[in-house]
Amino acid sequence: MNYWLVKSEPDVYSYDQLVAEKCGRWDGVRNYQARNNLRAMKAGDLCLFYHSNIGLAVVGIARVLREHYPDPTAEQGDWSAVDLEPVKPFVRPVTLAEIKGHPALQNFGLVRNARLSVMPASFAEFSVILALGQTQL
DNA sequence: GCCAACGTTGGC
DNA sequence: GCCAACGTTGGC
Repeated sequence: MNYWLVKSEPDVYSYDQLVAEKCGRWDGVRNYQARNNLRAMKAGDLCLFYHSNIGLAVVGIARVLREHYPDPTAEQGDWSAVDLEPVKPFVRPVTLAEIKGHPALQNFGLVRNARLSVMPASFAEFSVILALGQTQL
C-alpha cells in the first residue's frame, strides 16, 4: 500500500464533485514527475485530496480505483490518467499553513515543492494529516 | 494581481 | 551540455 497527495483546484474539480460522481478520472497532468507518480499508483492506494488556489487544505481521502492508462485529454505526448473514488471527507480540513507549521511534515512534498500536483506521502505523513483532520479510515 | 519557484525550450 | 528566456503553477 502506498500513499499519495493529489491536488485539484476546487473550482475545476472539487472533492465534493468526486463524491457526487463516485468515480473521477484524474487527468490533465502535464508534468513528468507528476505523471511518473501517477504511473506508480496501484489500485487500492490511498490519496489525500488537496484543494489548491481556493481553500488551500486537504479535504478528504480518495482511493485509486483504476491504475494508469493513456490520458484521453492528451492530444499529443505520452501522458497518463488514473481513476479515483472518494473514501471519506475530512471531519475538519487540514490547511496548508498547519502542514507547513507541523514539525513532522517538514519533508512533505507539499512543503518542499509547492508546484508538484501528484506526490507520494509516507505512511507517517499520511497518518499525521489524518489525525489533524480528526478523521479515521 | 504580483511574484517566487520550478520546468521546458531552444540557441549556442 | 550549458544557460537565458519564457511559461505555468500556486501561494500570498
